Amino acid sequence: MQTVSEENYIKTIHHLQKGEVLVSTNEIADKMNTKASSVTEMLKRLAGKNLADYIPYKGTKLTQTGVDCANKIIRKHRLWEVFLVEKLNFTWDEVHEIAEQLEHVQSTKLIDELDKHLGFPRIDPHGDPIPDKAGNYQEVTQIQLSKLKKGDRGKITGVIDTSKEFLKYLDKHNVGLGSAVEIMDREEFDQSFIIKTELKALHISQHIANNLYLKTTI
Amino acid sequence: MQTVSEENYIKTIHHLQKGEVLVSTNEIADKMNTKASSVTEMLKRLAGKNLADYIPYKGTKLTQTGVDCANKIIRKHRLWEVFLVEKLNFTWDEVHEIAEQLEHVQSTKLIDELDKHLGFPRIDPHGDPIPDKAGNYQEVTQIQLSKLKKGDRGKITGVIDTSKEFLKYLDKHNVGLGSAVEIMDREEFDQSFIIKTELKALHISQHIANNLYLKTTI
DNA sequence: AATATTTTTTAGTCTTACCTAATACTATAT
DNA sequence: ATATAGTATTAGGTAAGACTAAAAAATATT
Ligand SMILES: [Mn+2]
Ligand SMILES: [Mn+2]
Ligand SMILES: [Mn+2]
Ligand SMILES: [Mn+2]
Repeated sequence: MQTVSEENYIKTIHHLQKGEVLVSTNEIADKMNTKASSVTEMLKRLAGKNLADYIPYKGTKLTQTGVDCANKIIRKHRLWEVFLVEKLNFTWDEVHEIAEQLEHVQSTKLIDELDKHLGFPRIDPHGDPIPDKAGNYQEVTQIQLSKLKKGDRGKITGVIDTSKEFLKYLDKHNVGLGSAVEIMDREEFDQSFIIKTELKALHISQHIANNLYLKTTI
Repeated sequence: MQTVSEENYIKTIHHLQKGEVLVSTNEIADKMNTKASSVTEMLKRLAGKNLADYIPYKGTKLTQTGVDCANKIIRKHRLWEVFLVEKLNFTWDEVHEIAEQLEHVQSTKLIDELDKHLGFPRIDPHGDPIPDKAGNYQEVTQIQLSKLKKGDRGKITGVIDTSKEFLKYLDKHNVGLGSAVEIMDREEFDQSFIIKTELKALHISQHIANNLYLKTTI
């Protein structure tokens, strides 16, 4: 059994892990708004519990047990987010903080019954896939808006940044999951885009383009 | 804002408080399966935060702020219990432990929306009243079965002990909230009772009679 | 009133999880 | 090859929340 703090570290390491490259101490510290020395300590603890492999001065990587644990937490987090939006009238920008707390509640039956109650959803309110009971999920084939060229079209399938500010910005411009968009122009000098949404043309910065996932349509 | 541990102490003190009498350190320690020395320390902390009045060697009592806090936690605990039974197919003996965790999730909107989602229930699966948004609730006029005399009748409205073991015992004999019972006989030498339930006659110990609440019918 | 028992507090440790400051290691640039 | 910058670890603290053992206060008993 892991503490809440251990679970939060595991989740962060999992999110930072790309392929086989080790995750660095500073990356974790930055993401968690904590200090590198605190991270070092926790990495030793996680390694001691066989949840992570930790090579001093090199970095860390979750073990299989660690990955399984991360998937369980992510499953809980995302199912609770669906619950909040579908059953309790929350908007997609309000659910993250509460799910951060609910994801640590321990009960397998609770989460499996919740899954059933929600009709076994496969994506959360931000377009992220929900692992099933066994920890499996299909990676959605989506692409960052910033990778597209003039004339490309698609539907928004997810967001990377799930902060209140970003989601409220999207709401303000009537852009959300499922919105159809077309790349009208791309400013090379600042990597910004002009996109056509259902209602209007919208000028979006590189930062925003990086945080939107689309599935392209031909 | 209180820590989870502080909240658990507040809830315990509230449950032990009868009238104006101070709650003793040992009572709290017993109820929480902790040591008296740990309780003393926490009482100082709670007093420092103005959640309890603490008189060394005499005992403690929640302040009004403490009582309000207790009612909020109890409201959350009981609403989650209703949710688990009504929406997620849990039985009344399974919900307590999970509600012990869920009661600490912080979000006023969450709990008010949950209340609405459940149709503003006034009692939880064990017959205990649920405080409303303002912290008010009607005390149910109920009496312990052990206080009744031969010939009295009533309906079960609540249980005091909410342990798995006790609730499963009741289930086994088809006794639950709303069950009609009649006192057939009372053994003075061991304070046990023979009661008539919907299905059969049942011999119950003093301990069980103490843990059942009834509303009598004429 | 004096003694014994029970209750409660204090003193001293431990673990988790954080911090700052100092040190050590790695990578880069001269 | 050495100095330097950047990254990571160690050393030493703090606070919450638990514990055991010892001391003190409140009750109960003779
Ligand atoms: Mn979290
Ligand atoms: Mn999400
Ligand atoms: Mn609790
Ligand atoms: Mn209950």
